[in-house]
Amino acid sequence: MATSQTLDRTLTALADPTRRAILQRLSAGEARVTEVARPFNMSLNAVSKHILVLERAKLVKRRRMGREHFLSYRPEPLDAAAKWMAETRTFWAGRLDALEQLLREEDAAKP
Amino acid sequence: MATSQTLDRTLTALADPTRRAILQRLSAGEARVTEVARPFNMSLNAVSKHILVLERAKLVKRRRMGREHFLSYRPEPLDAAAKWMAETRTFWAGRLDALEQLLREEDAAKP
DNA sequence: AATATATTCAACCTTTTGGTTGAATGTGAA
DNA sequence: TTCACATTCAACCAAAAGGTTGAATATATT
Repeated sequence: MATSQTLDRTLTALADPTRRAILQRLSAGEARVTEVARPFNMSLNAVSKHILVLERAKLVKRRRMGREHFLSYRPEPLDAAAKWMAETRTFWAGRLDALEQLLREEDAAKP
Repeated sequence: MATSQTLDRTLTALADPTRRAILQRLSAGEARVTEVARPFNMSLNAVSKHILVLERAKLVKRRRMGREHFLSYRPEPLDAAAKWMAETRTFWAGRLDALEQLLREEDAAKP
């Protein structure tokens, strides 16, 4: 039903630069908590909390293997965001074209 | 250049349900501050603050006409969001199809 | 000029957020 | 068993967010 709360969680999770960086890291493939945390200039605990926020938003899934937790990226929650944008037609109008073009340009850049 | 800060402002603005509702209202056309505020169960001042956040994110533009301020919706900041999503390819992959389909369904529903 | 309307500014309060450090838990390695 | 490692839990803190009320400002209306 795309509760407003779901959308809130998704957008709130996305609104933080650290969390966006984490997602970008994970979009390149699974990684453990420590690995994800390494590049950041903050405590492991802080990163762990950010991961929890992403997990609550279902943008990240955790797979426990012994003492290691493997994190992976989950795109599903973006459906709600896309839906909201579609509902706010004028809002979104034209953006889709821009996005399509961006993606096409990216494809064109790679052989 | 799509500063991380720009993206932050956009997504932070979008992360609040009141502000999303305001944008939806404005996507239906210009309105004054008081008009925008009316449906909400909070003080005019609170709504005024939300509008300032949307303005700072450039999602809303203000046109002063005497004592009345007319607000209108501005979609441009979403470019940065779209760009970020395009950059996080795996992240976004598949979502575009879903969005396209949603929009096509909407179009089909209207003669 | 006096009053009403549209809006923001300022001060304040409470809750949430993003970070810290230190201890606890669970698992693997010596 | 003992020690190291991976991760979270708990308590704490400062700053930001979201709301309130009351006063200020600017513009209309009478």
